[in-house]
Amino acid sequence: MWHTKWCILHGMHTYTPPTLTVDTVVFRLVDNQLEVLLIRRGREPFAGMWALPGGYCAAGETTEQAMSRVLAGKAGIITSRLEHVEQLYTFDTVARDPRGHAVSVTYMGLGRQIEPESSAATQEPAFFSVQDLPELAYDHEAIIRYAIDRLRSKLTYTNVIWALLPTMFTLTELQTAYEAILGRPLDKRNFRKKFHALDLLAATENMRKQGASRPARLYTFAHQKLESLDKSFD
Amino acid sequence: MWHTKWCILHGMHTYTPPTLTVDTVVFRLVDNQLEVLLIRRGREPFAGMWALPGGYCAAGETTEQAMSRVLAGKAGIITSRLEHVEQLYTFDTVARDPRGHAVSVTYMGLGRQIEPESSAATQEPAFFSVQDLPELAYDHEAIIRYAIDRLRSKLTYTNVIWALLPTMFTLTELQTAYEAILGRPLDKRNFRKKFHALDLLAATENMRKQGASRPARLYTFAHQKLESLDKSFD
DNA sequence: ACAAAAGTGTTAAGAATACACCCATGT
DNA sequence: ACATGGGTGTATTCTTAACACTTTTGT
Repeated sequence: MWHTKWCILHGMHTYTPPTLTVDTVVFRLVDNQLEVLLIRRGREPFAGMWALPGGYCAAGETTEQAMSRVLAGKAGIITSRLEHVEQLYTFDTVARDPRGHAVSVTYMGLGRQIEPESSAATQEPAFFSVQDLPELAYDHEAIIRYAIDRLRSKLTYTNVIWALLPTMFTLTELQTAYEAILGRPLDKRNFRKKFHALDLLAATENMRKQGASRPARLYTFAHQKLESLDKSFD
Repeated sequence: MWHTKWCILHGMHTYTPPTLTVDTVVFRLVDNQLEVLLIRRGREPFAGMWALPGGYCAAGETTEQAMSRVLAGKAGIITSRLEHVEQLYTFDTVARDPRGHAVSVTYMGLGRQIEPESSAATQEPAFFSVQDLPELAYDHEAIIRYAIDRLRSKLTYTNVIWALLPTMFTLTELQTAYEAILGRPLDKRNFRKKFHALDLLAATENMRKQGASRPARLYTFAHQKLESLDKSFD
């Protein structure tokens, strides 16, 4: 059944790999909304539609290098500004060019208050609330859903929220960030109790005043890095 | 910095993708040992060393198709005999040929009492206990460790053990399977209590007699498929 | 004084853990 | 009768979930 391909593969010089692409789901958190970075496609297929920033991975280039290059070139985002990047999944998908099949390695990137830097090369990069996505090219909506699932589950067993929040934040901001991503309300007292028990936060001397209400203490993460929690969160 | 590659990528006919390979970690459970399928490499690099069954993914072929083809051809394992297959991770790794870089999509396959069928094409496929692996080619030891981690965590929130056990088994066999994979002893009464509470098993009329001891009731999984548990197991 | 968000404890129910003896069978 | 593995229940601790009022500030 697969004999033909098998023979082809024995002659090394006749080996033709599939097209390999990299697509990246970059999230940020603005106004208690989880937002995803999209670009508008300039060419066929799906010309004019919104899509995840992605492109070809070339020989000699790791998929992470390709991701950085594409993100900078097409979307004006410097990878080193992202607090966290991880691989999601590898999809067998439709090719970027019309001839058939491609393999796409997908990544998720998380940043705080990142903004795309427009340049000649970028393709109208913009952030959209995940609640309100435009119609997307390829299978990119499925990839974004996959990324949201991954992010949600990571919230419960890591301090990954660290990558999305400013370095100082109030406990209410922390809670509303969780609520925005999980998509459900959390009990204020239980939330604070659990977070204090996890011993991840350090209180600062600073307070945030806003409007006519009691000032809120500002906190930071004690260890400015991603870590797994001993006990899962929610 | 990346300008050269960026330009190359704009001319479609000059695009050369990296080598794309697929490597598969096939597990079975024999004599309360988790075993992994390896083949002995016939050619350089790493000639003579043990390795995961893997090979090139060709244009027009999905990674799953490549996995099935390679598993059948090099290791004599028919993918449809595996109860469960899932993608693990995609590694940027050393190439199978000496020139540099390759991208390897890895899969995990689980089967019950599977045996490699040797043929002219197969490369000495054999199962090894994960406790006692030979020295392995490439980064394959790291891939196996990754697969074991994935399998361990899936034990706690799915009925994935179903894919490794015979269709009928005693509760003691079920428990020792968990213990073999998790690598630690479990309390017999608590184990049975939790498993009964999960409502996954159906008692059969059959009993297993062995030696001079009370016969044990045989159970099956009520739904012969992989499912996620409402409450995590351990 | 009031509006607005910050902050704080207790109780009840459920889940996880530790633990030891009797049962059915073959020899 | 004894050796072998099969099978069962309870008490304790810990975790989770539900729930409402006081405090601090600005206007």
